[in-house]
Amino acid sequence: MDSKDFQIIRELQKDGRLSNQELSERVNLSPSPCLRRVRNLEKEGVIRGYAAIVDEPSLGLSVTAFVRVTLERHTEETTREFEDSIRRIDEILDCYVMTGGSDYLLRVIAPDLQSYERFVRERLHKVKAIASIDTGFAYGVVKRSTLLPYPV
Amino acid sequence: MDSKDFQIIRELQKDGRLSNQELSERVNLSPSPCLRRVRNLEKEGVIRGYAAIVDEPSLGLSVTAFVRVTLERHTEETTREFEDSIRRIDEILDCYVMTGGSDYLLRVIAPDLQSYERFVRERLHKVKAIASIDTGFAYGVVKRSTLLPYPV
DNA sequence: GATAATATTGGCAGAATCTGCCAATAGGGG
DNA sequence: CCCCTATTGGCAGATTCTGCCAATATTATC
Repeated sequence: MDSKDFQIIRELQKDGRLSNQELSERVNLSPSPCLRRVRNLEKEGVIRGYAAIVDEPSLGLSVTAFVRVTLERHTEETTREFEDSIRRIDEILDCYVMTGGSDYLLRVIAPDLQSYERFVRERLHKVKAIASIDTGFAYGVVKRSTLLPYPV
Repeated sequence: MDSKDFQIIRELQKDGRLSNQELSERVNLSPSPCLRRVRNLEKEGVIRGYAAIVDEPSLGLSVTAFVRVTLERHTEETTREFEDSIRRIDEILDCYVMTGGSDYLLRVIAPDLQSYERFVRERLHKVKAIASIDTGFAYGVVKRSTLLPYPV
């Protein structure tokens, strides 16, 4: 992976629907090697996919919550079961394993506070082995970027 | 916005590079009305853009940190200044305003712990009006989804 | 329930883009 | 300096895009 690849990655992070033609001009290549590089980055898993970035409020999703979860036990099986459950719940968009007592941090999206309450009662509390949850709500977004730092 | 629009949004969240042809087949439309709907969703700001999803470790970015920030003062000017600074720092990918004492939650990406330390000392601590910061590291990813819930 | 007004659709065609192949070029090692 | 390998640019057939128009579906009004 050389600097051309980084440039390509950078441009596609900024606009994932760039035509190969336009992309090739921006990184100073002709279309065919450019396309070959893109395909390669996809094949190698450097580019994991492409997604439309959607405005949540426009879809009536105005609540973003961050939820800290701690587990009762940390056996391999409990953990696996917990993580499988998380992956199956659509309202949970992201889930990270955090340092400090094997917690998880979830990012959850819901239409409103009421729906979020229901999500916690009907979905999250049904997940086995959860010891405690602690919700914080986001009531504003300052920044959301898809452009990773450093490799210029 | 009707159910066809929701379907389109759904498909483009799953694959942002879908050709209009393929997309139109998936949502049972012919290409031209399909494209018109997509353009409209873009114009209305429902679709805010498209992005390549990149594997961070492949770019040598293996540290994800969540940082809680509290401000010393909460005047309009302090807040604005703080938020502007945040937006200018590349390592900070996301920044949410959180409930409970006007905190912020940042998601930060760095190559390693050392770089993260340097980021905190050289960048974050230079931002005015920060009273305290509290970092939690993600050492695993269970789930990351670009597909918003509900509107089936 | 019929009719008119409006919005949305499907098809078409010229323009643009994609994409696999091949010869030419650039870069590295002996 | 030459050879070997990797990468590039150009080409061409196939595909896709995209704006326009007539046809169809939807909605409002009476």
